[in-house]
Amino acid sequence: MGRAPCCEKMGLKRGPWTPEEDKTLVAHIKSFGHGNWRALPKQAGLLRCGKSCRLRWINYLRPDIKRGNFSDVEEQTIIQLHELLGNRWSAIAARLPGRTDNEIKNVWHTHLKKRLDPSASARQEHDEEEGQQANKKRKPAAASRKRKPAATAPVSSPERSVSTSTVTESSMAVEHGNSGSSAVSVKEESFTSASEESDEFQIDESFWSETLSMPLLVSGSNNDVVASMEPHEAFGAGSSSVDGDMDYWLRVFMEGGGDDDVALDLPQI
DNA sequence: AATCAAAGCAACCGCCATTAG
DNA sequence: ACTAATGGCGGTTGCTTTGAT
Repeated sequence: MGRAPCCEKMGLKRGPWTPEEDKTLVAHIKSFGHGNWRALPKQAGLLRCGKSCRLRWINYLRPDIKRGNFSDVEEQTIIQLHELLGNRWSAIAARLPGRTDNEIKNVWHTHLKKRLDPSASARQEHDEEEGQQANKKRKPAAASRKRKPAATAPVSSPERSVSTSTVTESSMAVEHGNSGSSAVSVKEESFTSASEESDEFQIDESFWSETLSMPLLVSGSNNDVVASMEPHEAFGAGSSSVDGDMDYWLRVFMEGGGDDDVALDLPQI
């Protein structure tokens, strides 16, 4: 019987979002939340499918998104988490406040993968060249061309009042929580992170340094220990489920730091 | 100044898991 | 218990920007 398509393609707009669309979406979610993505575009008067709206919100319009270049510490975090979790970008993103799975995925594929294993990426490119000659994109392994950061905002970039790396625990919990389906909570909390609340969670270099150092202190060694562990090695033999493994590592993160404040401020999963 | 290849990133696609009826 | 609807995720595509020539 096959499931219905995500949205009827007829008449629905695709491609880059315009500032007007962004404004409409933000205003609608601000007022009504996003309890039902499928119904949202119709209610908001957007000619988009719900999936597109959701993606735009999650990856770009959410007020707690942290934009701009990834710091070295963040990149190291991604590398280590990737060692542990593999391509589970959403799980990795859950541990990087303000970063989206899409963004992390992009960073991984454009920077980190090559950096970690240039020879492998070169091999892959070779394979790809043989496999799909039509592909127009070629990337020399040694290439290290850096694009100018974020000054080049996309056409559809909204004006972002929240460019700081501040985020509230509550909003992060909502956005990354597994239980989902809390439109009301989202409605109430999503936009508070941008406001001037006193208990905002300030993320800076020291936070990342402390966070990263936590499991390493526990393991009694340096970053390489964790980073070099195979997932099956890192995960305890007793824990069979992936979630249990993730919980384990989160616990290590939490317990590893002597600073309670930092531990408490870690994003909820 | 013009052209072209590569990098970067937003957005789409298709599948799977979960939930509601 | 079954089916359809919905949400969410990872993989991939393709457009825009950038830097080299």
